[in-house]
Formats: sequence, C-alpha cells, structure tokens
Amino acid sequence: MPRISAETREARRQHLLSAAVRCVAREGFHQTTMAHVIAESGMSAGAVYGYFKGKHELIRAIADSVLGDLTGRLAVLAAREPALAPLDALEVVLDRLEELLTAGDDGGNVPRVAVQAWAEAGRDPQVAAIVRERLEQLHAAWRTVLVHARESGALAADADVETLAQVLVSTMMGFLQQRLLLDGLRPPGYVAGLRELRC
Amino acid sequence: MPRISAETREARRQHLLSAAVRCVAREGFHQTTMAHVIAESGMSAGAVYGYFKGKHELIRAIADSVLGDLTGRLAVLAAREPALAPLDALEVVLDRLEELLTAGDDGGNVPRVAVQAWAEAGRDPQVAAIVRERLEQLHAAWRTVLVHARESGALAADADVETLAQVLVSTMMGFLQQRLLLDGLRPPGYVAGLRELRC
DNA sequence: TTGTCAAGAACGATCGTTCTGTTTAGGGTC
DNA sequence: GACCCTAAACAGAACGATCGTTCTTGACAA
Repeated sequence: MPRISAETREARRQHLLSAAVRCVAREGFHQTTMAHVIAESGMSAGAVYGYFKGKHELIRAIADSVLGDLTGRLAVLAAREPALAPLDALEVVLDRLEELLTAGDDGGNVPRVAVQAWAEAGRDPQVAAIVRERLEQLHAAWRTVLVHARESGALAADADVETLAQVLVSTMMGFLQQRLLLDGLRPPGYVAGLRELRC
Repeated sequence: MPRISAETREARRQHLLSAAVRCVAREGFHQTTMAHVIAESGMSAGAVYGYFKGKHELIRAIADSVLGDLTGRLAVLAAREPALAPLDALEVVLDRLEELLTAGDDGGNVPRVAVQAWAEAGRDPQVAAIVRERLEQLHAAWRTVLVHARESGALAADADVETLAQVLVSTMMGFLQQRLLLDGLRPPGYVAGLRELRC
C-alpha cells in the first residue's frame, strides 16, 4: 500500500534530479556531495536514498537525463521536415544549443553537465554506455538528414552517411566545448567558417 | 644550501607529474586521491607536498602540463613549412592525435586527461584560465596556416582567419571527444567527410 | 493498526594534509 | 682529509574534516 501515487513519486524523482543537475553544473560530478544535493532539493538524506540507491546511481541518472534531454531536443530539429541541407540543419541545431546555453530556463545547465558526462564516460564504463547510446540517437537523426540530402542531390550519391553523421555530431561537440570556454564563438560565424573550409 | 640540484628536483617533479597523469587518466581529477599519486610515484606523502602545495596545485599543474604537451606537439605540426592547405594540415594534426592515442609511450593518457581538463575548466576558474591560454596558442598556430592559405589563394581574401582558427580547433576537440567514445572514427575518413560537407 | 515515507542524527570510512622522526648531502673546523 | 654540524629532504604515522550511507525516530495514509 503505497502512501504516495506513482505520479507524485515520479515528480519527486524529477525534482531531485533537476536539483542534482544544478549542483553538478556548478561543481562537477565528484565535487558534488550528497549533502549538496540534499540541500538543493530541500529533501532529507533518507528521502534521497529512497529514490536512488546511492551516488553512483544518481550520477548515471543525471547523465542519462541530461544527455537524453539534449539529444531529444537536437534530434527533433535535425530530423524536421522539410529536410534541410546538412550545414543548414547544423546551423539550426547550433542555434538551439546556443539558446539552451544562454536563455535556457536553467541557465545553460544541460549543456554544461553534458560536457561533464563526456569526461565522466572516460572513467566510468556505465556512463560511457549511456553516452554512446545517446550519441547513437543523434547519429540516427543526422543520417536521415543526410539521406535526404543525398536523394536531393545536395550530397554525392556515394557519400558515406555514417561517417558524415559522426562528423556532424563531433562538430556539435567541438562547438559546445569551445563555446563554453571562449566567448567569441557564435553559430552563424561558426557554420560560415565551416563552409569556407573547402581546401 | 639545497641538498639536491635544480635538475634533480625538476626531474622528480616531472616524475611525480607523470605518475599523477596516469592516475588522472584512469580515475579523473577528483577520484584520484593523493594516496593514489603517492603510490603510483613511489614517493611518500611528505615528498609530494614538498613539490606541490596541495591537491589543487597538483591538478592545475597536471592540466597545464598535459595541455601544454598537446598544444606544443600540434602547434608544431600545424605551423610547419611548407604551409599546408587548412584541411590537409587538419588531417596531419588529427593523424598525430590518433598516434598519441594509440601508440603513445603512455598509452593515450595525454589526450584522455585533456578531455578531463576541459570538463574541469567548467568548474575551476584557474583551470579555465590555463585551458584558455593553451587554446589561444593553438589558435595562433592555425592563424599562421590560414594566413598562408589566404595568401596562396586557397582561401578567400576576405576569410575570417580568427573564426576559422576557432572552427579548426573545435573540430580537433570534437574529433577527440568522439574518438574516445566511439571506435569507428579515424582521421582520413573524418577529414574526407568534412570535405564532403559543402552544402 | 500497519506498513510506507520522510527527517535528521549518527557512524564508519576515507580524504587531504600535517607532524614527527630519520636520513643524508654539503660546509666549516682542525 | 676526517670529523661533526646543520638543514634540506624524505618516510610514514597521525589527525581533523568530510564524505556516502545507514539507522532511529516520528508522522501520516490506508
């Protein structure tokens, strides 16, 4: 006989997750203590451990949540109809990324934590599996864009769609990394620069 | 009256640093404990604190060492004579990165720790300053390549060299990030994909 | 009344750092 | 050149702080 409904429980879990995301955006995964998350969420230690087995499970849930959020939003844009040319689609996606960074309701926490998750994947195989799964979703979205471009003749008929999808995703990752570190980088100039690089 | 020479002291410092880099490549900055570094280096706690004031200083030294190593190697390649076309230079640089990843004498620790440092820059302003400084060195190297390309006509006369340098650096960062996460990405195909993306 | 859920004190483990004792290279004295 | 003396350098035990987690207690829905 559960005292709270499944909806309430899920809502509390989400509340806890978003509090944890704010902490991680400030302090990174391993400098964020359970005490930080507890304070930020306004819950108690006992409550937190009722929703997550421990810190590892919380970290994995944060990584999955943030990367899922990011890939979901970007995949929709990349695969939208009518299909855009690849670099046009890239600019739209980077614009959305820029929007998430600056005017997001959470002040750019999602992309910030995503970078933390990529680094964490380098030392935690379970996080690495999550990251790979989310990257594959992004690749799939780009593949549909690229296939459309190939069919419309905007791309060579023998173009390697799989590799091109990886190139586009890595371009997003590189843009985000450098955008977070420097201030002088914006999507329009970035994509224009990519177009210029033809030799 | 120092008991050991400046050379010995510097050598010991380097020994300590490289031991710490191995630890960080395995465990990340904040999961690496001083006890790990002490064990890996074969020194004692007292000795370590004779070379670094504390963990924060060690972390900053690691970040600076690794990023300096990386930018130094890549900047030399990017700025070599005779000047290569931008994308040709990029392929050479990515090849070198691939080499550092696979056959490096340290088994790819340098690029791996570099990714950790980029993430750490998101929460430690002092590390962020180090990262920005090293990125600027990379940008400078690319600018010389791009100016040459512009002079030789391979690039438009009004090309924005500064932005293009940022694009190329971010491409390197994105390649490295995704290369560490996936296995299906190699420099030749990557650059070929970039060339294909013209629309 | 019963079992679920939350609150918060409490606990053992582990962290970064310091402190104490020991070793050892170099300089002064004869 | 043999000797001590001094202080730098190191080793490793020890310390306080802080971590993740658990346990005890109480409140509340069924």
